[in-house]
Amino acid sequence: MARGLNRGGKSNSAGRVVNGGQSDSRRGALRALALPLPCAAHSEGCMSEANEYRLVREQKREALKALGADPYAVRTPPRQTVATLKAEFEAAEKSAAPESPARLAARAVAGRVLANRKMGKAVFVDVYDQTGKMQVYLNAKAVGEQGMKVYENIDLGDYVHFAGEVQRTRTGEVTLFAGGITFLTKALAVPPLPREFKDEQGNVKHVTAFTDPELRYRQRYLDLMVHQDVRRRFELRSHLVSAIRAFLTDRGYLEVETPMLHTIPGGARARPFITHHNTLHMNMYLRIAPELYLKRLLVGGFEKVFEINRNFRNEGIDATHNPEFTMMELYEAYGDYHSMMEITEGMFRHAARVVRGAERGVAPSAVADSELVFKWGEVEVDLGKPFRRVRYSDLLREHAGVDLHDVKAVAQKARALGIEVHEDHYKLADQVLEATAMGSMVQPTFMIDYPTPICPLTKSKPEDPRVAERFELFINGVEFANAFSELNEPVEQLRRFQEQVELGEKTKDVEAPKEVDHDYVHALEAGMPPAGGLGVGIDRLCMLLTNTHSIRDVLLFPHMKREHSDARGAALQRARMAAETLLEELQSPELAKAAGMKELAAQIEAARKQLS
RNA sequence: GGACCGGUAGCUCAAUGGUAGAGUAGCGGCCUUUUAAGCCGUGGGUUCCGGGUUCGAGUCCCGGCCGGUCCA
Repeated sequence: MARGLNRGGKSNSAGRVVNGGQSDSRRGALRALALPLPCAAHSEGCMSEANEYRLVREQKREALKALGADPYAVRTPPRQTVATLKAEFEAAEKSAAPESPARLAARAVAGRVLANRKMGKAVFVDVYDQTGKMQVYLNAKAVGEQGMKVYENIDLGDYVHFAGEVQRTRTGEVTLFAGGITFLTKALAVPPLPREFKDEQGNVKHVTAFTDPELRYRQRYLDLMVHQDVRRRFELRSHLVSAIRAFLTDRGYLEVETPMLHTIPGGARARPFITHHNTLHMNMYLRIAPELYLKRLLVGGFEKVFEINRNFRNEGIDATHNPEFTMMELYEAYGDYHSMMEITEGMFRHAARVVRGAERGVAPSAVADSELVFKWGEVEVDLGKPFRRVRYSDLLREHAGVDLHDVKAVAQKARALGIEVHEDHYKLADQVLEATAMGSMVQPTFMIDYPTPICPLTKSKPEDPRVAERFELFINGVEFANAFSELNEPVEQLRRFQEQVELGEKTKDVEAPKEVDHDYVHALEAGMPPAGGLGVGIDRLCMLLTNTHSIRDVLLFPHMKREHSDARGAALQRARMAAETLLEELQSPELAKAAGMKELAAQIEAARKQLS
């Protein structure tokens, strides 16, 4: 029996698992059960292993069935949440006479059992639902022999429903004294266990028994299960997104959804993910930005639109970058970068107020501007005060000592900083700025008036065409928002697109656009009103407001590499897929009947077979 | 991409190159108001993977995988 139970067919004997050498009734029962190779199904690719824990739980699952208790119940009897019950009980206590302690009859809770304290024939279990923890008291007298048998087959992690009455125990904890048990769900995997204990000062502390960051990201369900603070952080993220949505809809912005699948990636400088549409026989790209679609909507007559959704960028992964991330973009007809600064500041302050209000359990409107100081690592960020505004060229002069438009001086400074000097002057100036001035922007700072050549979608300033009406918002040196007076001049836009493509080809820049979006230019030809546009990184805003320092801490399921990757195997698979794609292309209506295609297809088919 | 750190029982962690351990969780026993319950007994290991050095490797060397931190 045991051989099949062990992953990979290794011969850990049955004795290893249940100690076959010694005999007592339970071990005998385990052996006698001759479990039907539960892990045969798990021998490949499944994380579940046939270990002692799992065997015990499977045995209890069978025991529950034998008792007539469904280990995976379909329906849950009526219940109250832990929070409601506790509130209700405390209210009842206030009105109760001192000589007769409060009690609530005919109540029930359902949740996950995460602690089990046996005290002779009395038992205390801790049941957790989304709102909190309820202690449940059990004894045979109250739940009966059958009830105790069900109880004996509860493991930590199982879901159980307890009905009974709420009272305080001798030690003062609000407790449900169970009169009935309904088993709901058996957990076959052992959960990591949450721990709480009182320190010397008597404060309740949570001990994190599940600390490996890798496991917490990969198995977020377990992280959430045992870490209340992590659950709270994601609740806060959800509130934050709702708050931004409400902030905008209150101001007349229409929430829209534009395509995730683009035929021409655009609106940002980034490498896209490439995918393929089978029946259309064409490549598509996961969007790197929604910008060009949202601005088409301004052409269509919507005057205020926004979208909160995912962008995908095929770039490196680190503490601040995930391949997919959430961006809020908004566009406003008749606006410009000044109105965008106003709305950005208002939105950040509103978001901060919502988070602070949630922390303190008060309405956002009750939070004063002076209370909007957020600790973010080493620094304290004040979102209550007006944001500083500083010109790009002034920052460069102040921190690098060079004039933005002075080609020689910028190159010289770049060299001094160890930056590789290249022909693209304004890009070089940008690199110099990044190397020198970022650290100066700790408190919220709008860096305004960028050099036009690095702003292909931005209107130039009327009084100085070398400078564009763009700003980025920095906090502690990190970019949070990017906005501009939108370029709406079709001929100029076309010229800039073409220039970008040409320069990209020349410099072999993988981030540069490969193709001009002529339809977007055509939209501008139809006339787009003067407009302001803004993008805000939602993940970063969450990091700031929850005092976290890795994007992975604000993403429920951050991207992780596969645990056991095989570089050679993966390359082989890619090659096979490429061959399959080629074959498919050769069978497309456009190529199928062309001369020599059949022979070519046969050769590729042979190659494909060789690869597998 | 570079540097550094890490991967050992379900979980948290030990272990001079020399029998892989502890706490907790599990299992069995005692205990009818405990709460990190307690007491007694007991099982549990692909030391991330693959090589090498060695009489002997969790430990040293090489390569790989995965992650973390800092830098670019």
